[in-house]
Amino acid sequence: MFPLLLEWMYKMSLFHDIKLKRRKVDSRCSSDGETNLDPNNSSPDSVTTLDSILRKEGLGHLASSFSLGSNEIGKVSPMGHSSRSPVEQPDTNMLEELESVEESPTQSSQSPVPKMTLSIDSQQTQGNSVFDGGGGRDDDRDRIIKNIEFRLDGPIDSIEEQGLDLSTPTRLRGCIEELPHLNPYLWAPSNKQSYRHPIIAHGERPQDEEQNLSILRVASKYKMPLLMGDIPGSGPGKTMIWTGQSPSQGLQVCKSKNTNTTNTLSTEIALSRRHSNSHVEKTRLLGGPISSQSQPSFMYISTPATAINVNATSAGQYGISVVPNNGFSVKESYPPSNIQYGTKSQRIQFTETSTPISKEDTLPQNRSRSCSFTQKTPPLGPSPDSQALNLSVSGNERNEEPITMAMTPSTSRSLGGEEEEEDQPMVCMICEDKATGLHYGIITCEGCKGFFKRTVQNKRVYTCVAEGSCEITKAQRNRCQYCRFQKCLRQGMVLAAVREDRMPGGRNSGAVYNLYKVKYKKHKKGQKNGQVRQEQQKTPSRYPHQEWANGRILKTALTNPTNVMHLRHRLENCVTSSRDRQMPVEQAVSMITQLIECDDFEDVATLSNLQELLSIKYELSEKLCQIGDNIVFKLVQWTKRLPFYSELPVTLHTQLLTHKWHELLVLTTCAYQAIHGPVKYSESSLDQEIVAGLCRLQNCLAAMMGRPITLEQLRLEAGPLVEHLTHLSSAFRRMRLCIEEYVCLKVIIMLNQVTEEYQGQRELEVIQERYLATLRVFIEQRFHQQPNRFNDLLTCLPDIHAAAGLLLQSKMFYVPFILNTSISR
DNA sequence: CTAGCCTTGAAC
DNA sequence: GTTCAAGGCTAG
Repeated sequence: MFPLLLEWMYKMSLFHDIKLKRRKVDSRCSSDGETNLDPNNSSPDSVTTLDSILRKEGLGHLASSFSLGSNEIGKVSPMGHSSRSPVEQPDTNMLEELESVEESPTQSSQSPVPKMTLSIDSQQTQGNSVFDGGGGRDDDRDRIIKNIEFRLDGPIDSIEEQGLDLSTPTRLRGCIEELPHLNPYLWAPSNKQSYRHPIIAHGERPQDEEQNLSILRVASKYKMPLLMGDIPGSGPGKTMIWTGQSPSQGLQVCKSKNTNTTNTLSTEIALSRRHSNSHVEKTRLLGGPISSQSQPSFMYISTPATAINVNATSAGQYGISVVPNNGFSVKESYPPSNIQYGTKSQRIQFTETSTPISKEDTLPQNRSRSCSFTQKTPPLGPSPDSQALNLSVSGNERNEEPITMAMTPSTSRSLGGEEEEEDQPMVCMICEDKATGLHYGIITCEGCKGFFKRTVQNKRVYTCVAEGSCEITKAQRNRCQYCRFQKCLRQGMVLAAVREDRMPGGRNSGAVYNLYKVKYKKHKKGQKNGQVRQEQQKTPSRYPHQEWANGRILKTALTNPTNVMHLRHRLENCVTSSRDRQMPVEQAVSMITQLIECDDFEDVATLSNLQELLSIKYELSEKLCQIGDNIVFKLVQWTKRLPFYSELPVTLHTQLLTHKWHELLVLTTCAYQAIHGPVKYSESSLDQEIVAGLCRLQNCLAAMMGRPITLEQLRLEAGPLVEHLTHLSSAFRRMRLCIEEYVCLKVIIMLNQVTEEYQGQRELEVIQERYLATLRVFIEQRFHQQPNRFNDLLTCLPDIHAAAGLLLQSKMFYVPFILNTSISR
């Protein structure tokens, strides 16, 4: 029906696929230049390597970066970097490494690290092949491993999971959550570097007696304070593993199957897994010695012989892929479906589609393996962008209650700071007992304070005998340590506030809690320091409309444009009502200056290599890939330069970009068109401008595709998109949008909440509110003669949303750039 | 193991 | 010097 559009849509879909693959490849290669599995055991006939996929997709140049080779666990350094120990390069910024490798993908191929083949589609599985785990025993048929779940709280770079069950892994159901998620409540936000380290994971082949194991390796340049999740045999969601480092003991891994048992071993411990047939399976947890703070801590967790690859890119994006073992098959093609970009919570599920495996029961020839990826919680609703990107996004799986919900009325009252309320006793946020002050970041009683301290200091591991949702009250708080500690974490107690050196006295540096530095400044008078974080949590009770309204209103404005007038009114009231937090003009200007400095306006809004792209010397798919790379790369770079980058977990940044990239693109390109566009447009009508845009698009497309396109054809397929974009540019031009307003709008759009449930929602809204106030103060100062300008600007948000939706729908992401080409300087 | 009380010491 | 949030001690 629309052949041109269809062709482009196909290409753009392909572009996505390719792009995701490339991201994965880049991140993998950047980690250590190696992939997984042993080529000695992988026959080219039986596997499809990523190389071949890339070559098939016309990305042969990337294939070279995906080298083949072998790796053996015995030769791997603790970090899993045989060739590049973080100890040798303690200051290496892995993020930047990633980026540099992204720019020159072949770099990693020079690594001396033994390389391996990533095998995706196994057409044939023979016994003892690289995938089959070495065959199995009949009596092991029921040894099904389920729910291997890891929730990683902390600056995790990668995970290593080592298969132990060599014989009959018939099913593996794995869940890796929040891999790059650095929960600021759990990890000192002062450690900014920890936010900036990607996950690096790779499957490897063990050797000798572990010949049939495969490994998912997770290593962290920083210690991993806590792994929380399921250990095979321990039941779902009730087990935590502490990892830590101690100069004398090296890596500690503690695990208990119940509250009465705690094993603390250095370097290696054995876990037991009891199966239905009473067979106890030993699972080893291994950890290498750790001698300095900068060294990575890591652990190996044994699972069946299936490698799970976790990769991350610079902005915390990460992908998960599976190297199928016997019994698994890849139902969906290798990327995009097995790459899921950073979301709050992700689940990867490997579903067996063939019959259970035994030694005699190998997969039939040419049978494709299946690997399906599901989410524990579905997305909140249809998300066009996620669909277009083949992204899977889910809400907060564990769905912790917002901190505010835990605030009892009495707590709020007692912390109000008003004199008449000072006599009110403070209430523990964990058990509602009488609180004695701020402990590890929140108001707690002595009991919960001590409990949290003991748990962290002694790395105690608890298991809930119930469902993991026990009520914690003063009377019942000692009934379930697991749930009590969970609540401590949920409510925001900071692990990092428990001192490793156990030094008494003094106060922790503000850095431990510096996520809340804004509040420290805001409540300098009449507030005790100890009430700082409480104040933040109390705010919704005190200024409920202010705290939540901006985000809510914006979200609604973005998603329900018909209600804008009403929302504008509410937003105005809301902002006006917060005059007690009026921002000085100097501060607003300073914040805007920061934003302008981190916004390479022209670079983001235009394609510097457009002429090159217009030439026909490259494949169309390559061009599209370049455009896509360009968009993502620049937005990621922009995100990382943002002043508040370190205030939010990488996962959230990723999530925001995932949902907002197209709106950011539309805003940027249209604002650029309005600010730097030809003056002649000011005099021409909107229709003339649209026609001019279509003509430009026509010429560019003809050049890119190497054949002519009629204007009518183009109007049919791209007309509405061009109209929307032109309309937006025109509106910006008419109101003489300035760059200061543009940079504010950009962060305001980006910071609009993605999901209702996200745990860091408040942080998001606090920052968003900051920039709303910045924009408002700036406009009041610069455009004081235009009292409606602030609202008028916000009115543009639904238009941006709509245009971005069209852009996504059309998948013609190059259009806004082409419309800007005439003004590229 | 818990939790109330005590000591300590950095931040203010 | 005061505050207050750390860790320590210890009866229960």
